[in-house]
Amino acid sequence: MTDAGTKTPRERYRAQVRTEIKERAREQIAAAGASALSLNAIAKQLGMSGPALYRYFASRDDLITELIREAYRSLADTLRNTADAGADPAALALALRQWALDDPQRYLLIFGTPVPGYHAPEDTTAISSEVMKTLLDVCDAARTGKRAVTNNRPTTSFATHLEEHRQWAQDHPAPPEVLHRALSLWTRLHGVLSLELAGHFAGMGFDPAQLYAAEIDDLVGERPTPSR
Amino acid sequence: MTDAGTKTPRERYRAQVRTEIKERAREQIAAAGASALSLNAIAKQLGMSGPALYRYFASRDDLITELIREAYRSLADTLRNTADAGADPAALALALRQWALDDPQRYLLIFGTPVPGYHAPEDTTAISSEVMKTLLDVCDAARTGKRAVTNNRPTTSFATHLEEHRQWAQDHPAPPEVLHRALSLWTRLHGVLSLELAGHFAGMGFDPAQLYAAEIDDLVGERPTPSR
DNA sequence: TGTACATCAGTGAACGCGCGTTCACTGATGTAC
DNA sequence: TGTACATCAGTGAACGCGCGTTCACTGATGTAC
Repeated sequence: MTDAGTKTPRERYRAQVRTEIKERAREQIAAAGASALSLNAIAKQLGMSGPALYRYFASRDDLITELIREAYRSLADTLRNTADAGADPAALALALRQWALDDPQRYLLIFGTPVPGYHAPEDTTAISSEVMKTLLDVCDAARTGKRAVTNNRPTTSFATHLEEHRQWAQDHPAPPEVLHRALSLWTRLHGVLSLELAGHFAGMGFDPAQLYAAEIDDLVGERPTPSR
Repeated sequence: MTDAGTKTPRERYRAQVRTEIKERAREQIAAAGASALSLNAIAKQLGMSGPALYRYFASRDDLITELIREAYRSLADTLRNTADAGADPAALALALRQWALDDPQRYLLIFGTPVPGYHAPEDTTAISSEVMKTLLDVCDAARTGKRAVTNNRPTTSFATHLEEHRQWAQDHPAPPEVLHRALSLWTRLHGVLSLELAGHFAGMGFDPAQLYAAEIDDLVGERPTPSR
């Protein structure tokens, strides 16, 4: 849409077929996981022969890489937009869960068991640090926005360790306690989410959403039942 | 060893070959993940032909199932033994991490992205609830062992939800707050561990062990620097 | 406006591979009398 | 102790499959003069 006017019909057709291929690929992954992705099967679904896909992607790995890149991109944008809308950590956490449940295999594509031998391209790590920056921003804002008493927890020994290894935070001005908070937010939410998506709560009876909510409450600082 | 005397030589030979097959299978999984497990490749490593394996396992799925079962068994026993030796939740958490790092793919075999279409046999869910029982025991003991003030946190709304859905806890006498604590212990440790094993901290520079330790400290109740 | 040429999407055949699994068979090991 | 039979580990050939990928080619679409 940005510069559709400047594209030739061929370019637009090409872009559309690429999109269709990726859609079918996503469907396959959603149905049977990334390892089940088959170029021939995609081609068959699109009504063309297998080798035709090589006009659009250099290899199967190239296609998977693109899907991973787009998944990361989608996650980073979703969180960024939520944060820019003024979300606190709790709201950000709920947005994360929503994004994950919208397409579990997309979440697992990024955070699931890595495909052995597959190496992520460099630009995904750049997007990954965008995500971290959003977490840091929101955690930092929550700290300065509230009464300092509640959120200024004592400096942990891990926080001092982080002070010396903060290159991943990309010059973020937040103090080390906030770095720790952001990391902890990430790992704790992922802990619940990944076990839920893998079905490990399936036979247990309770509602994973409530466990997730409880984790958020504990992270944000236990608040009493909503006023009223 | 239990009843080696009662076994015929043939039975012992058979058991040994089964063990060797599983060892090679574990090596393959450790090297390239569960999806890369190949019966033919195992047979080649053992110097026998592919079909010979069907004397020992009915199918590839059967072999994988057995490996999953044994991984669960190993985890349950490790945690049980640690707990029986008087471990508190912190020590149990460290034992879990050690077990995971000893063989990352074994951990991922249980807790990683599930193989689509694969359904775990019933007995693994039984072992899984053994693990939960150990967590509950240790969390319960930590509560009664310490000053009640520190550990008797206010009843969360999730704890009341758990009160109504506690069949997974198998009649464990612990109060709902402890159920919540045990679940949270599990999800939080898994959050750090799974991200570490998947390599998501790789480029970040800090030491995952310290993040893990920080999570433990926060879970157990922040304690001051060790006395002395 | 029409002709000559270049671009490029898509085809069909083929390659080489490894997979799980079956089947009929051989030959060694164990058992019964 | 020796002979007849049963058990069963392991083999080699074969089946059928789907995979990723290459290659030479066809035919439609776009471009230049």
